[in-house]
Amino acid sequence: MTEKELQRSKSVLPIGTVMKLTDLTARQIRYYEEQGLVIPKRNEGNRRMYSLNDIDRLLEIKDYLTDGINMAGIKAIYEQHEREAEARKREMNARLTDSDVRRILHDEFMNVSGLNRKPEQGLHSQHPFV
Amino acid sequence: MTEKELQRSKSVLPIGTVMKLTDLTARQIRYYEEQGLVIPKRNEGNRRMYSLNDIDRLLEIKDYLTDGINMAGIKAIYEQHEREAEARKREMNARLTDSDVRRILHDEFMNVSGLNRKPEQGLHSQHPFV
DNA sequence: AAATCATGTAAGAAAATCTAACATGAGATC
DNA sequence: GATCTCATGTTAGATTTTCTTACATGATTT
Repeated sequence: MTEKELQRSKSVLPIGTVMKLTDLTARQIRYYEEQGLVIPKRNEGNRRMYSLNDIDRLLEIKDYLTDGINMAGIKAIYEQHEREAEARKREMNARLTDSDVRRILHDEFMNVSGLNRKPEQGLHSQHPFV
Repeated sequence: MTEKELQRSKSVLPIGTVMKLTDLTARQIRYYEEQGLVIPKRNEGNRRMYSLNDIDRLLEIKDYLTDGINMAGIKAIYEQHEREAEARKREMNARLTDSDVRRILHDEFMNVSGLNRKPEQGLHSQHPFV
């Protein structure tokens, strides 16, 4: 996962922020969750915490609804997405050589462990999203 | 301002999230605010709301403190930053031709108004950070 | 020794969020 | 046209988060 992807998938936004960013009501956001469309992480106090990816998906849902598509339709669309993603993944795996895999795993490791952190100005600035 | 910059300056994070992201206590974060180093926006309910830029600055402050620099020193550093930024801005203005300015203003307008929004898949996806 | 700095801690109030339940208007279905 | 279902609104009471203010404290500075 790239740095940017990690950032986008980090659950940092409470529902109040999500409401403003998406212009949805709390009721709507929770209902879409109930329908299995956007399942946020929870913090220690059981409050929902959303990522930027979650925001994107909520906005997509909004648009689909505007287009007259109902919950069932939207669910179907996302299931389709997932099937496609799964297929791509299998295809990838089939194509990758062993050395490719080693290189990728190495890159992942360097990222996740933060060992490749490069100082910006002197020593200052480690980004928490990385 | 670019899309990315807008995103980074949008105040969307409550102090609890900032605590986790920076590994600072609420007391520390509020104290740095008291010292004029990071002044978050407030929401309607008077809760502090932070941007990604705020996070970066808090992490910088952490590093400066680790380096043994005290509040006064850090303040001085940021005042220096501001003076330099101001100088660059003046320099820019001096160099820009009228047509440059017109082009830049045009770009800004297109960005802020969101008129350049390009649909991703069909009509779906307007990003709130843009 | 006294003052200052950076942070901890506690108390009480206000705001945000949670779950659960009932309400409702618009369409679909019988 | 009565009934159902869907997507959302609303309310209530509990819990969590955040706020401000104040006092406490160990480490430096004066």
